Amino acid sequence: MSHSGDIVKELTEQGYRLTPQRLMTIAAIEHSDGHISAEEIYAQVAAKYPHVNISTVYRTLELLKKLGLVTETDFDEGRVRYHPVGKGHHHHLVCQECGGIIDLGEAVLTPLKEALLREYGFSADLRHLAIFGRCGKCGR
Amino acid sequence: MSHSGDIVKELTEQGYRLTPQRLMTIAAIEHSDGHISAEEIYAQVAAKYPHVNISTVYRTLELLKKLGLVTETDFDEGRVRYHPVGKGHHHHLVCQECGGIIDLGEAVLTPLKEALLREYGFSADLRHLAIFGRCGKCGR
DNA sequence: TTTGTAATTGCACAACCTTGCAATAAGCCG
DNA sequence: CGGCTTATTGCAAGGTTGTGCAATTACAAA
Repeated sequence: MSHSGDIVKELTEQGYRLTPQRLMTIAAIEHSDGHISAEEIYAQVAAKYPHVNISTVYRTLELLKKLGLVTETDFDEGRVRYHPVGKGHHHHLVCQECGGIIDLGEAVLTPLKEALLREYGFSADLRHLAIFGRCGKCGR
Repeated sequence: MSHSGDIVKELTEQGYRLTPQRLMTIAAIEHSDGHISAEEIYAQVAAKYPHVNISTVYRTLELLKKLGLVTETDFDEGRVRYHPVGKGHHHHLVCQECGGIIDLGEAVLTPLKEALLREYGFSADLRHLAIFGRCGKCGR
C-alpha cells in the first residue's frame, strides 16, 4: 500500500520544490525500518551531501508533519522520532519499569476518538502516540 | 482536597531535603492558577532569591514529576507547562485551527485505560494530556 | 550546639530544536 | 536554453532542557 515515492509525489502535487536536501531527507525516512531521529536522518544525508545543514532537515520534517506525511513520536529519550504515515499508523505502550515496548494498532484509540467527536464535537488527531505506564510483567 | 503544603509534606516523608530553592519552586507551582512554565517559575524564584540557577528549577521539576506530585503538559508552544496534581487531573482538547482549548475531566480516558489494562495488561499513566485536533466550530 | 556526610546546588557546557536574514537555486515562462 | 521570481537553504544565534563536577548545605547524630 505504500510505495517509496509517495511523499515525493505528494510534495510535487502540492507545489513544493524538490530540492536534493528534501529528497535525501525523505529517502532516509522511507528507507528507515522503524522510527528514525532527526540526527540519524542528518547523518545519512550528510554522508552523501556534506554541506547540508541540520536545520534544513528539521524544516523538512516540519513540512512533512504539516502535510500529514510523517508522524512524530516522543519516546521520552530527549529527542523525537519520525515515521512515514505510508507505512501505517500505530501506537506504543512504553513500560517505564523495564523499558519494554508493546506495539498497538490504531483501533484501540477509535472509541476515544469517537467519544471526543460525539461529546465535544472535537475531531482528534491521534496519530502516533507513546503511552507510558507499567506492563503486566512489571506488576502494578 | 488539596492544601498548599501537600508537596512539601510528601517530600519530607520521602526523605528529600527542603532547600529554599525547592520550597520556592514548589510555592510558585502551587500558587499558580493554572499551568506554569519553568521559565515563569524561575522568574518568581529569582525575584526573591536572585542567585538561584534555572537548572535547579528543572531538577526540582523532574523530581516532582518522578514522585507524581506535578504533571507536565506539552501544549506545543516550544516549552512545557507544569501543574500540581493536588489541584486535580484533567486534560485538554487543543484546536489547531483557532487555538481554542476545551477542558476535559479525567473520565473520558477511563475507558481507554481500562481497555489497555484488560487487553494488554498494561497500566497506563495518562495524567495530563493535550490532545490536538479540530474543534466543532472549525469544522472538519 | 557542633560535626559529619551525603544530597543538593551553581556553574559551565552541551544537546536538541527553532528562527531571522541574506544568499542560492527550483521550476515557470518566454 | 536563459532569465525571473520566490521558495528554500546555510549560517549564526537563540531558546529550552539536561548533565558532570566541585563546592555548598540540610539534616542526622553526637
